[in-house]
Amino acid sequence: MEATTTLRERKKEATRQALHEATLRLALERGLDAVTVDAVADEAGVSRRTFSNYFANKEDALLHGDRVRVSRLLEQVRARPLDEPPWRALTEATARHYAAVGAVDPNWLAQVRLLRRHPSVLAQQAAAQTALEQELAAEIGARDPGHPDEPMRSRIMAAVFLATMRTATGLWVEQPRGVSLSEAVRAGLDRAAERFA
Amino acid sequence: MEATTTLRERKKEATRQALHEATLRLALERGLDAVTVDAVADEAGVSRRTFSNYFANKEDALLHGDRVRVSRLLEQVRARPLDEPPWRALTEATARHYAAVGAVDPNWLAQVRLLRRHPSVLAQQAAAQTALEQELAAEIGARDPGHPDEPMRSRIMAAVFLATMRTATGLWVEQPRGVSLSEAVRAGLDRAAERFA
DNA sequence: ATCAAACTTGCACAGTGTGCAAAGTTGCCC
DNA sequence: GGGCAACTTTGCACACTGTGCAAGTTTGAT
Repeated sequence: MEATTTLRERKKEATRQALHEATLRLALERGLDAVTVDAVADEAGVSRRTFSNYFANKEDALLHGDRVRVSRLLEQVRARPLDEPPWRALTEATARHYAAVGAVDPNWLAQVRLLRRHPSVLAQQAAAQTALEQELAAEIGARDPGHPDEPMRSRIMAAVFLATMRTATGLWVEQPRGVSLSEAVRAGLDRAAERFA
Repeated sequence: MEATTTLRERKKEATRQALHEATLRLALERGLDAVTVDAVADEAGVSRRTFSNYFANKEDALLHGDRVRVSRLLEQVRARPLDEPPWRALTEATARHYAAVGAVDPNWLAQVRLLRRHPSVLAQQAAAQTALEQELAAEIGARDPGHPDEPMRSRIMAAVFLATMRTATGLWVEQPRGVSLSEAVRAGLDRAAERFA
């Protein structure tokens, strides 16, 4: 668990995190539209130019946390055995992911609620998902060797999986009923696996 | 079919269309990044300020055609009887939509190919889909009255439908095999309706 | 013909993203 | 340690963007 990180790398990560948090803090405080890149850079103690060295724009900085979480989930999927059927690999990886993450971080909840209102963030988030979709499809395809209609099946399965995660999470965030997020997502995935026709 | 359109409305539509086409033309010719809003406005014979009266940005202008098509598809869905099971309503509406549209417009094909490369367009497109998802979910819910776990089911079905449309269209655009687009989409939808687990 | 409503335009202005070069840090080998 | 290459931060300049505002033009209705 203790990778050899040089001082340089640690500093970079700290700056990236500081910028991310500064963006989130200011956005929650005054609304994303009223936040300038200048203000974020100030808050994080770096120059505007440095902000641009780390993130393409405010939305990108805001979604940094999301990206980290998503890459963890993807690792969980990659860790599943290659002979496991793909849908099972996805649901198992998801369960393990939530188990590893533990309770919901209130910062994250605030972030997601903010997101759902804001078209520009939503757009960026959706674009990120499309990229992820490619990688997931590759993992699925690897667990479905010689299936008659690849790559259609794996691409659709990846899309369905992500759409369901997004939907179930979204509903839970709006209305967290008795169940935990993890259970809500699991229920959504089971729903999605059923036959529609 | 002959709505009373005033001169004003017709002129506005013409301007909007001209801006859309100018954007597409220039983007194909020199790449979207190298296209400025100024250039588009010039090409369409209006001022930069007027461009902004119609579209929020280049991507928005580029996707105008998409929006029109999507709203037609949505109309087809709305036209399906309320007692039809939701998934069937979606697939039927899709079939009718493609029948009504007819052969694939080469302009559109060029546009889609351009899109798939470009993150910023992709982002905008994905955001538009999210909005559409809400409306589709409403139509689905209306055809599923009193289902035990609404709104989860309708939201997921809408998401799955859209994800499948996007995936199937994407694959077909990259590699149009013997089949027509309409058939490719139909095949994708059938795939998505199956049980994964 | 008249006039209000709707549309277009130019201008000003704050904000953004990026190339470039100078200044500052860090890692590493002797 | 000293020295040097690799990397990072910063400031500056610059083209581009999106929007409020007010003045000008066109359209629709009477």
